[in-house]
Amino acid sequence: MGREFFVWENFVILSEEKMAAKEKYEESELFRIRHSAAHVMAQAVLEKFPGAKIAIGPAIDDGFYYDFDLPRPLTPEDLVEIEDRMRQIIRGKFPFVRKEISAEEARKLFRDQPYKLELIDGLESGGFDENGEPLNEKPILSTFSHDTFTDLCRGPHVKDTSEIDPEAIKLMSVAGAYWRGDEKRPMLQRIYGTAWYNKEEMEQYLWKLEEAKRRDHRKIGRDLDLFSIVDEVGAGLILWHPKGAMIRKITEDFWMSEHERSGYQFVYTPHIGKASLWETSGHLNFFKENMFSPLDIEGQQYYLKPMNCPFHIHIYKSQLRSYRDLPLRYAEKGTVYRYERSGVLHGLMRVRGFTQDDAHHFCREDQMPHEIDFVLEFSLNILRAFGFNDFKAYLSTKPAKSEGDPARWKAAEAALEASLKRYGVEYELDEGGGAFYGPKIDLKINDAIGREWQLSTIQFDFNEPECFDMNYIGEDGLPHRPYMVHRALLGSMERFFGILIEHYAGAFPVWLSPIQAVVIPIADRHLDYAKKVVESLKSAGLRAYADERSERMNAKIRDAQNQKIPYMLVVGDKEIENNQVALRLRSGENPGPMALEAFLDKARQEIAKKI
RNA sequence: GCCACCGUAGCUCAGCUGGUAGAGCAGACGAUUCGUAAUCGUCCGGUCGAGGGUUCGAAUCCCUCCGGUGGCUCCA
Repeated sequence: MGREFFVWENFVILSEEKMAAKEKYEESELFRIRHSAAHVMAQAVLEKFPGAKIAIGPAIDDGFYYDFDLPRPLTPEDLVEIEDRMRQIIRGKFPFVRKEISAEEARKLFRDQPYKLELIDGLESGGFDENGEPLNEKPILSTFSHDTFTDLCRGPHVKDTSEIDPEAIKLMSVAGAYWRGDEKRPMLQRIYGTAWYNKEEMEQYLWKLEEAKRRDHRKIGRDLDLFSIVDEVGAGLILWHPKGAMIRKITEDFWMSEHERSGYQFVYTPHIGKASLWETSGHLNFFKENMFSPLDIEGQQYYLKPMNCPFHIHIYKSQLRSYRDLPLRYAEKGTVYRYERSGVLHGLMRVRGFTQDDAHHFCREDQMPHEIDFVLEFSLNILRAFGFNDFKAYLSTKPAKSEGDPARWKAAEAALEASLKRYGVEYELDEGGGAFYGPKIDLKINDAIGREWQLSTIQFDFNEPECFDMNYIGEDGLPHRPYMVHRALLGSMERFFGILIEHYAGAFPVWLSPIQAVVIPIADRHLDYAKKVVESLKSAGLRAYADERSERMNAKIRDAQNQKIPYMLVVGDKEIENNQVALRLRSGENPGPMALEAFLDKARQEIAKKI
């Protein structure tokens, strides 16, 4: 067994091979099976609701969905019924028949299907595909038919429904989805389903989903008493319990010492600032929807800070800066508040108040490439210390609408890309995906059920230095605009903690474990010795306690096990006699009796190695 | 914010079509002193998310709000 590290299957840097694999999925039989299952589902739904309007139904990772406009909300019973009917249809061995048609024919065929008509318009004008994405060339329209159902579709599909295993499909859930993802358009009902080559594969998938639930940070957070979110305090606001706070403290201590030794200077800034500050910074322009309403203080408006940068900029501006002063690196664990719409809140991952491990670099143009190298290497090292090696990197470049000198954009993008290459980080290019004020690198990882979360971000800002008219005096005696880089490595303490919990399923490495060792006396007469052992552990710097309850040893082990405490030290008559402890690990391994000193050596080593 | 579902003791959950609540775990107390994943017993614990309505009577039905879950949208 070993330790409970989780190996992420889809948790890799997107390399070219992976991209190729992704393209291959769309040509795979599994893709055709899923896409075809979506059609079969649409048929079953249309039979049940003859007036239903159908939208689109693609294959997706792990399954498929289809969007419908229905006369009433779907119930779980409906899903069972639809699923049963799907099996019947599949057993009918209906062939899928492709037919090319003209736009005119298509309009006639789908005259009662307004969503299809809209798609036809988009396709015909050569403008947009089914997702509303622009098309390069005018496509040939085609339909696919099986049994009684015909859909506007480019395919590909299975030859006939016998290629779908009726025992390897399952309807998973129904959810609302805006037509074309636009919240101004109608809300449709989306049915999600999953489909596999065979029953075994599907069951394996379902088992994985169950497993993912078991490592959900919200559940573990409660079970291990790490944090809570309570109604009366407010949605999206986190209470860190002592054990969670201990992990945070260890994380922050490590973070602080790494920053200190790498040339950062720490700053502290307030939680609120005057409206005029946020006007100057531009936040009231482009970030207002995410800011809490202002506080009125003696007739002046103050806002809770959604970001730390304006404060750091003011520290920069507190005196005249020389080119010799640069680079400056200001770091702060800055607590910010952002209004997030209620529907998007999610445990620790998406909250309304959080602490960013923020920093701002100010440098000269000639220092910029090195500064990026430095920050990228620094982030990778920090992330590795927490056991993260696999993530996706994204490089986002200049969008159509942007501010700042194009030459600066070019230089910054080049610096970012060069650093990624230098450090061997494979990345995906998100052309035009940068913010209006600068290009950036994002590092993202997946949570327990494959949702992607942003961790680190390194982004240039060409806007704020202008807004605040930042300067330094160059060798030429003239003022120059410094380059400014925002960066957060862990992202926010809250989200990072959530990701940590899921990554380790609560079995944190020893150096992070809030309780590292529990001493378990077998009977009450071993209590004194147990307490003595705890004292030794504590003076050696371990976080330890004795389980003094009048419970049986088995119960104490079980509880320690469930609390994922790394070391259990059982002490009974034999241990007392030999001045030993009997070590048991949460993995179930049982190294057995050893001298206390021997255990301390082992523990010290593992803590130093951060495993 | 939108769609759907959900909200009963600290936790997990039962309580059918309306007749004012129950289990296990946790907790307290007592007994037990035991060698690698749950010792036994007793007790405590809920104005059924909040407010309003229908009804002789609401945890059960209706409305509003709050919160959660899964999606959508958003994510500087």
